[in-house]
Amino acid sequence: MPELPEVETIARQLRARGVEGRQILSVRVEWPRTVEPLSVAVFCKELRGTTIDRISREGKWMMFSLSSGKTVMIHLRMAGSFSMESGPHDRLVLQLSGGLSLYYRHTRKFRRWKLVDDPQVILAKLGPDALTRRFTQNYFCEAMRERHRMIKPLILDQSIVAGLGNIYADEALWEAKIHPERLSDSLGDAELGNLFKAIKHVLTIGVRNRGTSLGDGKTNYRDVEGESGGHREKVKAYGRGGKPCERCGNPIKKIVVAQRGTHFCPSCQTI
DNA sequence: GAAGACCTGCTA
DNA sequence: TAGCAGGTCTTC
Repeated sequence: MPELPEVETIARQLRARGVEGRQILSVRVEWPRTVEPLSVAVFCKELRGTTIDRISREGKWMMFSLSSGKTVMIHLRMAGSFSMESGPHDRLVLQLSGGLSLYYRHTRKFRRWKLVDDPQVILAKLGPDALTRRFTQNYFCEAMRERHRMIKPLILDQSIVAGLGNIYADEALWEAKIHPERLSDSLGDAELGNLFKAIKHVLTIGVRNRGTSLGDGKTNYRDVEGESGGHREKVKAYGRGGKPCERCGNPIKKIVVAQRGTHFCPSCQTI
């Protein structure tokens, strides 16, 4: 679920709720495999008594910089979320100073809380974050041209550009009118330029709308305030199989590309 | 590349 | 009841 805009929304809300600057009084791990690579006991001991100095984000990773010098790296995977109130599927709870509790929630138990000395060990494997200045059009075009792969799996590859997931990849390709199975080195300058701009655009709009949530079931994305994100009505391709393309009226088609459900307009996005 | 693993819960 | 889900990882 959470891609760059959802993680950014959650990070901003945690800051707004005043999580930065608070001390961690206690840690409760409800699903032990949430934590790695340390044992739960060591993990809790390392966190207890430290202060969360800063909350930041890079790609889909969220980082809590601790006063101990270590960093908690959190990846929300498919269904992770945070809340200030307890609820079903809480996997890890931080009791913070000032009477605040922070609940990490994940229906599917896809774990990922890492305590590291240096976040670069993980971040160095990522390409530039899609919404930073380090992600430039030149870099993007070069990266696409020097490979010979289908464009969709390539823009989902976090080692090339960090932040896109399945929803925003489909949205960016729809916006740039590029078929998801086009080979990366077959794309011209204009097409790559359009795709670059579309990636920045769909993610920026996603952040502005505080993320995307599809449907309204309990497993969908929720931000820290329990809201489902305002981007749902803005989605043009993802999850719209069979529905008319907003640009040309022909039905959006759903196919599978590199094992991921993929939605596109066969008449706007030609091979 | 592709397929399986990690998991639960919703939908068809 | 089977299939599918916003994401990585590992192993062919």
